[in-house]
Amino acid sequence: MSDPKIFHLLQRAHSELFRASDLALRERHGIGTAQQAVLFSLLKRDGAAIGYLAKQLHMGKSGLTGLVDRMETAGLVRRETDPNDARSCKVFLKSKGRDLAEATLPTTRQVNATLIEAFDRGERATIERFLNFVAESSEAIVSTAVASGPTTPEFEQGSSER
Amino acid sequence: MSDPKIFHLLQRAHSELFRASDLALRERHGIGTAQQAVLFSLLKRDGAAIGYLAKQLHMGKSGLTGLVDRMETAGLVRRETDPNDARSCKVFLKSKGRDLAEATLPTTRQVNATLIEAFDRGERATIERFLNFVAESSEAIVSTAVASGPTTPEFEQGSSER
DNA sequence: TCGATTTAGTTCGTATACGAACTAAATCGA
DNA sequence: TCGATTTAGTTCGTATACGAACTAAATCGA
Repeated sequence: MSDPKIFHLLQRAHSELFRASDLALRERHGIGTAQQAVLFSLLKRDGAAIGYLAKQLHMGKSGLTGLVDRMETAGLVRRETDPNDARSCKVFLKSKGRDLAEATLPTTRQVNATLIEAFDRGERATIERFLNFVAESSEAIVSTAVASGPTTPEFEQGSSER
Repeated sequence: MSDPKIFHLLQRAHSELFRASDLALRERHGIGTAQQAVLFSLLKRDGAAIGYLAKQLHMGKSGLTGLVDRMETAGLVRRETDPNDARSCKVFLKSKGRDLAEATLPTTRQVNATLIEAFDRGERATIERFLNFVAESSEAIVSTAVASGPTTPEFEQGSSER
């Protein structure tokens, strides 16, 4: 408790918000925030390729595969091979998926709005700047910290047992 | 991009930071941030019960079961039935786990420090206040938003197919 | 033109985390 | 005291997400 531990605060804020959102979404609509995020991406660009979605959502393509699989099974989207490039497959909203995206959008917007309404313009700017900074700098910061690490760069296994 | 979407910013900041940390930790020490968090908790209170750890880490007990299973297999900790209550089991650090916790602590501290060093005292206070607010209010905010939701409280399934 | 390289997605194995249902032990109460 | 209730963890099924390895298609280049 002595030091603030941004790491832990961020983890906690994220997990509480996503737990609550996932729970509410799943209960009402049978999807989680991950699938909702895919739907929102498709609302902006229907027929986006897996790779494009992966970039938009900042996750690996292999994660998208399973996500889209489940969404296809649930009848929310369909895959279609790109006629110009048979390696690529595009993902299209089915009407059920579009309805779900549009139906959940207002609630998500309201949650977003409520989360920051207690903070004034300047505070919001700070918060956004911080979150963007973390997103963009984490990799470099972790690498640097590890490199300049505990002065003993190579201890693979610890000591004995028990 | 028109609205800031705190939800998305938070998701992104969290996932980038945890991806980087997990990767670095796993590569060097074979554990992820989740197991590291358990080790840190045990450093403060060795022999903590599963339920206590779950509370500290803000997660369900069922999540802890698997986490501790893997850590036990890896030789980091051991379970011991509470002699005063046979339902409860306490988790103790083994020396390998303690070494790992102590070895990774400085790097984690440095990452934490670097993440906020570009922000002044007032900004840090704002950021911390925001993250704590999200952690504590998410459940209520999501519930309220869902309740006052899209004026159509009951549409379980969307419309047709394709 | 045709083999080498690059690119798009998928498969596989693993870790994480949830809630519901369950087991076993402790405690409560008439 | 002994059945009902509560509590601590585990099991189970599911969703999410990663990276490495892989497949198949497109493109590059001598």
